[in-house]
Formats: sequence, C-alpha cells, structure tokens
Amino acid sequence: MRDVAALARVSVTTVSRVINGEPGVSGRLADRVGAAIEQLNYRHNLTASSLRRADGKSATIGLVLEYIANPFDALLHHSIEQFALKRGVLVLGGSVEEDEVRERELIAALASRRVDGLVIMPAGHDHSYLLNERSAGMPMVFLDRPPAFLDADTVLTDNLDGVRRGIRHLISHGHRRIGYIGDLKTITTATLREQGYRDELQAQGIPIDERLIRMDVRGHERGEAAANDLLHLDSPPTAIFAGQNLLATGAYRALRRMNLHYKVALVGFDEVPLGDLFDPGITVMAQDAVALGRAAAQLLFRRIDGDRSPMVHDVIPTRLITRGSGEIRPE
Amino acid sequence: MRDVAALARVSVTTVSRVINGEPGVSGRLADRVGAAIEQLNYRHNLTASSLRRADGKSATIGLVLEYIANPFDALLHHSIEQFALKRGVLVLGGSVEEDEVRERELIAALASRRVDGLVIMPAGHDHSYLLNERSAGMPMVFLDRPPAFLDADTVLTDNLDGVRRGIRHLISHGHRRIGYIGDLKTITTATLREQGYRDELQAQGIPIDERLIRMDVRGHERGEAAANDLLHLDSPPTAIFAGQNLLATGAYRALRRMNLHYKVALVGFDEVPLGDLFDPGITVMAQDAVALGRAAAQLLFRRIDGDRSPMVHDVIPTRLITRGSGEIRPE
DNA sequence: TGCTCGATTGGAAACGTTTCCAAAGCTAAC
DNA sequence: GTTAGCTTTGGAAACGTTTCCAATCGAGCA
Repeated sequence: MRDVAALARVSVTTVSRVINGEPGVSGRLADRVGAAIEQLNYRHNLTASSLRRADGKSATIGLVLEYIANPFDALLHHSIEQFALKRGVLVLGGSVEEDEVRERELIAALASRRVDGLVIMPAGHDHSYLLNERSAGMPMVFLDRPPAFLDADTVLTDNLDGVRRGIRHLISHGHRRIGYIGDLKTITTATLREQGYRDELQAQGIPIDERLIRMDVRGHERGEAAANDLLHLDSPPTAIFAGQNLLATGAYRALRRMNLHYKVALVGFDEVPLGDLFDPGITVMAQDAVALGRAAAQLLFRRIDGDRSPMVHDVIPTRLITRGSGEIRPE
Repeated sequence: MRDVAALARVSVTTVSRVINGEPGVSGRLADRVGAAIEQLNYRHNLTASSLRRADGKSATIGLVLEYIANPFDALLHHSIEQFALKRGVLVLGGSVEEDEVRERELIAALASRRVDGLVIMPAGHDHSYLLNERSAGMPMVFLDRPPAFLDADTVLTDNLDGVRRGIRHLISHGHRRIGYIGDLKTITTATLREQGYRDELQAQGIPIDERLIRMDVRGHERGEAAANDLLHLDSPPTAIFAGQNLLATGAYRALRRMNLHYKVALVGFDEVPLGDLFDPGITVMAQDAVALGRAAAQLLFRRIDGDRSPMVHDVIPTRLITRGSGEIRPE
C-alpha cells in the first residue's frame, strides 16, 4: 500500500480512502491511485484491515457441521454459504464427526481467527464452555441441535412433530406393530425423535413394545443389522420407522435382502437423495435443509448487525414425501 | 495480551513466547502467564499474529468447488479438510456453480484474506488472471479439472481411460450401438470423456454415429430428456454411457419411465450413492474422490512448505463398479 | 576478584491497514 | 481583502501480535 501511495504520489491515507470507496477524494487522485494499484498488482490485505477497523469485522463466519459429506449437512452448508456470499462474507468450516473434543478445538480455532459469528451443529453435551465467547460478544446460532447448559439462538427441525406425523401415516395405513430404529441417545434430536414415536403410539392407544425399539444405532451397517434383528423377532413389526437417513437406507437394504421390501413398510427421517428411483420409492419425513440453513444465516447476520433482542428459537416444519415404501399395508 | 502481561507482571514479549511455546522461559514465569491467560479468558488473535509473523502464514487454505451439495464435491471437501486439520489448518471455501465471474471473485476474496494456498476446481476457461497471484507466491493446485492458459499443479481423474474402460465393458457385453450423454462442452473433463468414447469405439472398429452423441447436457432433467431422445431414435442404442452423475441418474429415470431399465444397459461416470440399492443397480466408473482430495492436499502443503520443484500433474485412476445396469446384454 | 558466557527477560520497532486530527486549499460572503 | 466554512489531503497513532536487539543476572572459570 505504501508502494501504491508512493507511485501515485499521495499518502497512504488517500489510498485507503480510495480502496474503501470513501467520499471526499477528488477524481484526479482516485484515478492516479487506481492506476498505481493496477500497475503494482496490489492486493488489499483484509486481515490487516480488519485488525485496525473500528468494528473489527473479518467478513468471515464459522460453520461447524457434523459431517460435510452427509447430503443433509452439505445442503445446509450450501444454503448458508449462498446467504453469506451476498454480503461478501466467506465461510470457514469443518466437520466434527460426533467428537466433542474436535468441536471445542474447531470452535477455538475459529474464534482465534476472529470470525464474525458461528453457526454450530453441536456434537457435545455441555456448551457452557462457550459462555466466555458469548460474553466476549461472539454471535452464535445453533443449528439442527440445541445447545446444552447454554441458552442461545437455535434453528431446529420440528423433530417431535415430524416423527409423530410419520408414525400417524403408518398407522393410517393399518399398522399397529411399528419398529423404531434411532441414532445415539447422546444426540438430542435422536432422543426427541424416539419420544415422538412413543408419544404418537400412546396417543393412538397402541401399547409400546420395547422389543421393537432399537436405539444407539449409528450408521448404515448397524441400521441394517438392527432392522434385520427386528424382522427376525417372533412377531416382527409390519412397519419400520428409521430416525435418520443412514439408518433408513440401512433398513431398506435389510428389507431387500430378506425380500420384504414390498411387504414391510418403511418411513425414514431425513430426505434420501433419489429416493423416488428405488423400488419401492422410500417414503420420508424430509427436513427442509435449505430453509434451516437460510433461517440460521438470517438470524446470525441479524446478530452480527447488532440485534440484541431476546433469544430466538426457530422451528422448521418437516414434509412428508410419499414414494411407496411408507404406503405398504400389512398383510 | 497487554492485560495478561500486566497481570502476570511480565512483558508482552514473554507472553508471546509462552503462547508460542518458545524455549527460554523459566517455568515460574510460564506458570504465571498461564494463570493470567486463564483468569482473563484471553484468546489469542491469530490474524494479528499472522500479520507480524515472519512467514506470514494464516493457517488457512482456500477451497473453490463447483457445487458443495454434489456428493462428489462434498467428499473432496471432506478429504481435503481432514488432511488440513492434522496441520491445524482450516478450510475457507465456496461453491462457484459453473460461474466464471464468481470463480474470480471468490479467489480474489480468498487472496484478500491471505490464505496460505488454494485448491481450485475451476469453472472458467482462462486462468491467466492467476499469473499475478502465482508470481506473488501463492501456492495453488487445480483439482478435477485443469487450468487454461496457465501451467499449474493438477490432480485429475483419468477421464479418458475411465470412459474407455466403461465403453469397453459395454462392448464386452455385446453392445455395438452405444449412446453417449455428456456435460457442457466448455467443461474440459466433459470433452475429454467424450473423446474417450470416440477413441474406444474407433479402437474397436465400431463406426461412430453422431446421432447417438448428445453433448452440452447439464443436470438431472436434461439428462433424462436426452436419454429419452436417444431411446426414441429409429434405431435406438442398446446401451447408454452417461458422462456425469446427474446425467446418469437422469438417464436411469428415463429408462425407468419407458420400462427399459432391464433391456437397455447403462454405465455412468462418477459414483452414485446407494447405487447398489436400485433395481437394477447402477454400474459406474467411480472417481476416487478421497484419493483426489488427499493428493491435492498433499501437493498443496508441499508447496506451502516451500517445495519449488517442477509442476506436478497427478492422475488418479477410476474404478469400475458393476451393479447390474451395465451388464445387461442386448436382446 | 574480575571476566566471559549462556540463559532469561524486556523495550521498541514492525507487520499493513484505518482512524483521528490537523493542515492546506478553495469558495463565498462580508 | 479578510474571514468563515467547506472540501480535500496528509501525518501519525493505533490495532494485537512477533521479532530484533539489548540488558540483566548468575554461574563458571582463570
């Protein structure tokens, strides 16, 4: 920048003004500065700029996701990124993969880089460690899962209602023995969804059979094994609800292997890409990833812009997508 | 930091030394500093640090992808991120969505933030604008697609060979009329793949019928339409090769609609998640996204560490995954 | 005792910006 | 012609660090 100033025969102050488009610079000087910038191939240093800048903004936000290669997370990422890009804000991100330590390290690394705000899909179960950050004024929004031991802005899917509607859908197709496969109990949304299952059965006066419930099941293969178990019970379920996308595809695979995919109904939570191309198509309660991401980004930027109003807890509804597997009736 | 120094009754120099783990600080002082950091809830400012630091490293790299919600891109992202995390480096990223202008803006924004290096999956067709960056010493690796008008490190899939092997696979199952659906001709890999198709047919002495080739097809729906067109020809193909994952699933949908999915063979380029669960399963030439990402990250970090050896052009082989759709024989 | 040497510590400059404040140059009004 | 008031310009301090260099302190040695 000093070189630019020297070449244009002005002060660095003036160069700074030109770069930031501030008023009060004569056209003549602005042109000289522009030419010098061009000639010297000068590139503005945003980190130095944000260091001195009054608001200290780095035009960067941090995004902590569970696993970026999961299509749901990838959609969230994209949705947030699109919103950020409009403001010239870049996204610094990372996958945590259900590891509490990594979550803390990643957030510390982001804070160290002075991001303007954080969108967090938490893995941990105690977020009191974030109290410091918050009191230091770091805006943060929790996405998809709520924080623990910390009150913060959240944008969540309506998990309870989503599962209840899914179960109701199965019941309306004549099912009374419905198996449930759920993710790790340590994940808040997983226990919420299980609760939705229990609530709806109870509301419909269907007794709960604990043998039909498999919790702490994680990933595709275990999902398949759990479904396999359920289907080998003495009186097996006529329908299965899988509380997460990998569990749903795992269960679907089990049904296929046992050639039951046209006999036993299946509803999954989370969208399954290309779910309509399967035989039968996979019926799901889809989370609206784009809406979730947009809501989180909007909320975060409001906070970044100084909004100090009370905590917001957004809830995004789910959508039932019927494709065949969930409409199978018991024999 | 000054506050920490004051509380610990030492100089800021000493605090800096403790934070960076430099030798030559007595344990007594280090403890005092540590306690002060704890008490004041001090958080190191990495941006200020990298500003003054000798090597000027920001411990951040930039990643320019085509579309983060595409599973292939998401896997690349994850693979690179995992590698970066080991070094305490964070990934600043963005989707470009086949928009040249956005590519340039994004790269400018990343350069402004003084990332230590760039991994670029380019959308544009003239990268001479990067000459400045390069001469300024910015390490960069092109991933999945080569740069134009610029010689740079690249990590590419063996597109030509991949398609040729896929076509050979179809031919070995008795096909002689093979349709080809390809992405935008402006995308280097798309024309390379088309070339692979032509080369292999020629090598096998099969005349090329231009009516069987549909280029400049982009996205799921147009892929479906193109396949539909091909199948309505007077003498339709007995097999289709789709040069990209969305085109493959689009073509698959067309086959399904016409109830030809067990009559006409289909091979796709790129992995299709859950491809084995379809009926029939989708046979693909899979790109090894994890290997691609790893190779790019390794190469980039070597450059960041100062390696000035000649340009490297890595080529990652593809893998044929047979699942049914590609093994259908002509009637 | 006096001197050198290594280890420990601190002061001040520097990184590339923005911001504060003052100076200089104009215009317009008296 | 002088002065007030506005616009344009620049000098220097500041942001939070690291690094250079010098100063201090003991210990070891002649």
